[in-house]
Amino acid sequence: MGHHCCSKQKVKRGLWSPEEDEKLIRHITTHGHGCWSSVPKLAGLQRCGKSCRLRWINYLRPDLKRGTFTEQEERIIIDVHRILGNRWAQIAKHLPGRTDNEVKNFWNSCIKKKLIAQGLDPNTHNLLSSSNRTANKVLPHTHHQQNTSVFSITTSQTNDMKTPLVTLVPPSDTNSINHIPISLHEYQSPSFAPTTRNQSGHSLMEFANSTDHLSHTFLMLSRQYGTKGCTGSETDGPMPFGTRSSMETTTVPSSSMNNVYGFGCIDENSMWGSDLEHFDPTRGEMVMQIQEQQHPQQEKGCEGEADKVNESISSGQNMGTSLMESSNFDFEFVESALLPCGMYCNVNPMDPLAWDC
DNA sequence: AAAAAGCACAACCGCGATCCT
DNA sequence: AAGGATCGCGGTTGTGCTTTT
Repeated sequence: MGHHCCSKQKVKRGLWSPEEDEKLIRHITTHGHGCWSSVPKLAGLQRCGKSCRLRWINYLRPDLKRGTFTEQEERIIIDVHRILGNRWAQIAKHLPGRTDNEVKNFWNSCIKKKLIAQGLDPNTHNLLSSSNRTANKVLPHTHHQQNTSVFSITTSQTNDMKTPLVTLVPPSDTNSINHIPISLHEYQSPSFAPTTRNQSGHSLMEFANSTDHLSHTFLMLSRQYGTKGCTGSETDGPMPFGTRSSMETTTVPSSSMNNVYGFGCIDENSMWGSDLEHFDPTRGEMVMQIQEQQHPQQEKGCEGEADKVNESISSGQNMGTSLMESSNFDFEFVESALLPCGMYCNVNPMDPLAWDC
């Protein structure tokens, strides 16, 4: 049985021979692919157009990197997967020269197992059962692990107190930081603004302190990127910061981090439990190396409102879900914020094969 | 040495989105 | 506006190589 697009033709299936590859390469490099359904005929191949397209995109394209994934690439995949879930094509866009298929295979064959070995659920990036966590804690590298996430984040307050800037910083290259200002106003698009307001009509963004702003930003990135089936519970979706539902927790000492993948594996007791009470905010160390410029007055003034929000959340209001379901927020916004800045290095924004889709 | 199991990766399939007529 | 063609994506299967028994 062939594809519906070529069911009338007699097509070859299975592995491609070097001769077939050569024909396809020669045709596309001289004529371009144009309409894929016409490629097999024009190139003299007994294949369907869909198969030709796949072969070209996944294997023959000249800009493909091939070879084993680097540690940096691995971290990028994990970090982006935390936000996007199984959106392999989107993840692959962050890895020039890599295809979605390649990323997907690497994830399934390698990363998934590593995460499980670390006691992490590869789907949610949250911790697995408590027994796994206990085992994980005794690993030699569990404490004082350097945050190796590709992201570092700083926030700063603009004149407009409602608009802290979130800056994503590539690791270990502080001389060439590409600051990515993400105005939280960007997220307050009319399409989802109503769902971010509490009963008193205040936008959550407006009364959160800047730490909470940041938490919310990534909560929203997580939500708005549309993790399938994300309901806001701690096991349901990739959640940056390990944020359980909203602002209830945003600060975590880096010493509570315990895996090589940066901010994924977090001691849950530290994350959600009493350890938070002992966290020294002056260290400014958070899951993603957050440094903040706090405004004490504003922060104090926000507490009451924040409590209201927590109250509404704890009373069963699932903000994440409501955002997911009601928002038309375009997650491509995030792409546009991240990609042109070359935050993952080696990115050529002009490369149509790398970035066009 | 041979069979079985495990693994990585290439390729296929089905479906939704988009384009075109 | 409707319907068919095409594209692009994610999940799944197939294939061949390596390791284990």
